[in-house]
Amino acid sequence: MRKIADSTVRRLSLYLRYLEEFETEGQATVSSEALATRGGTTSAQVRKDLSFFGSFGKRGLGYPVAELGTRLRDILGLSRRYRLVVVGAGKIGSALAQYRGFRQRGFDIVAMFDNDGEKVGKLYDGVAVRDVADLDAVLEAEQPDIGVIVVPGDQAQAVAERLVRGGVKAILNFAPAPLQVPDDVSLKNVNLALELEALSFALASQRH
Amino acid sequence: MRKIADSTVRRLSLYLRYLEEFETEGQATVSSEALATRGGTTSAQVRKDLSFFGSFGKRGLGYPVAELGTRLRDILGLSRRYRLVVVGAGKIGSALAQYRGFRQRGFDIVAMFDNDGEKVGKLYDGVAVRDVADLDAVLEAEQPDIGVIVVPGDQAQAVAERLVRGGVKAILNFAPAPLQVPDDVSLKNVNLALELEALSFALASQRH
DNA sequence: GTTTGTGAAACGATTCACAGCT
DNA sequence: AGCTGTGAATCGTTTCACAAAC
Repeated sequence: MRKIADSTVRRLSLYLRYLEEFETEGQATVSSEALATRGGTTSAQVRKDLSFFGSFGKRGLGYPVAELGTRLRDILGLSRRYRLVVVGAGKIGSALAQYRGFRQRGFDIVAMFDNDGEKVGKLYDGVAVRDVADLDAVLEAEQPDIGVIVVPGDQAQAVAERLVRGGVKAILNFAPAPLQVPDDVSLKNVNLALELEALSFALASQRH
Repeated sequence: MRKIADSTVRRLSLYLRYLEEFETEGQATVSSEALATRGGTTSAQVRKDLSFFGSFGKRGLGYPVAELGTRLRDILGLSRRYRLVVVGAGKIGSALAQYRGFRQRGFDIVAMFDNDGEKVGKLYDGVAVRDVADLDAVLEAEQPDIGVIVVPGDQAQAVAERLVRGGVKAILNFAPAPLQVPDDVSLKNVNLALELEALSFALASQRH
C-alpha cells in the first residue's frame, strides 16, 4: 500500500470527528469546504486526503456524511476494538487508565503494570496493577495490540523490547526517551517536555 | 526573525538533552555525527538545524559540548523560568501538577483551577485548586506565561479565550478540540485519541 | 585527515486550477 | 451551477556533496 503521511492520518481522524458532529446535526451530505472550515484546513486538502483512499463524493453534491464516516472508520481501523497494556502506574499512567475516552473510542485497557510493590494490587477503573515481572506472561496470555509506556526514561527501552518480544505491534511512548523498535512495530511519542520547550522557543522568539 | 520549522525546534530540544548527557559523560566536544546517532537523525540535519542560529562548531573538531548547550538553552528560551496555570484538575490535570519534570526544567505551576466544588481547595504538590471563577483575577495578579488546558472539549475554547484576554501568550491544549487563538499566541496540542487512532491506522495498514 | 557550514538537488506535502460529473 | 477528483505548480524540508577551516 502507498505510504500515507502521518499528517494525513491525523486529519482523517479529525474529519471523522466532524462527520459525527454533522451527523448528529442531521446533515446528510457535506462539502469538502464545510469539513475544511471546521478543521482549519482547505477544501483542496480535504479532497486530496480522501482521494488517497478512493472517491467517496458526488460532484456537485459533496460527501454522504454517514457513509464517509463508515469508510473513514474502516480506513483508520476503528471498526474493531483494541486491547492495551499500560506499563507504569504512576501519575500519568493511572490518569490514562481512568480516562473514559479511550474505552469510548474502542481502546480497552486489559492490564496495568508497575515495579513498585506499593502500587501493585491497586485498582484503576476495574483494572488491577500487576507486578511488571508478570509482563511477559500476561502478554502471552492476553495478546494485546498496543503497549503504552509510562515509565521513567531510563527504563523505557527495556520495556519496549519486552513488549516487542511479547508480540505487541504498536507502542505509545510517554517516556522522555527515544525508543528503538523494529520496522514492523509502529511507535508514537508523546513528550510533554518537548511541547513546553517548543512553547518556550515561541515565547523567546516573539520577545525577539 | 526567519521562520523556524517546528520539527527543527523539537530536534533542538533533543540535542540539548543529548548534550547534557555527553557533558555528564565528560565529553568536551561532540561531532554532528555523534549527536545524530543518538537522536536517530543525520549529521547533515544536525548541522543544518544549528546553522539557522549561527556557527557553533570548529571544522575538524566538532562542537564544544558545554558552550553549545548554553547556546541552545538561550535559543530555546530556557535560560529563564516560566509560570504556568493549569485549568482543569481532573485526572490528567492533577497528574501534570504532580509531575516533577516540569519544575526541574524551569516550568512552575503557579495556580490550578476547576469548576467542580469537590475539587476546589485540594492541594497538588503544594498548589491549591481554585474556583475557575477566579481565573481572570488570578491571571491579572500572577501574569503567567503559559496556560495549560485540561478541561472537557466543549469548554476548551471558552477557557482559551479567557487565558488570551488575561494576557497568556502560549497555550498547551490537552482537550480534544481544535482551538482558535490570535496569531501572537502560540498553541500546541496534545491529543491522545489522535495518537491512538494513528496507531490503529498503522495496525490496520500492516494487516493490509 | 576530520568535520563544519552551506548552496544545490531531491524529496515530500500543500495549494492551485480546471476538466468532468451531477 | 456546484463540487469533486486530480495533474501540475508551488512551497517547505531533508539530503547530498564539497569547499573551507582546523
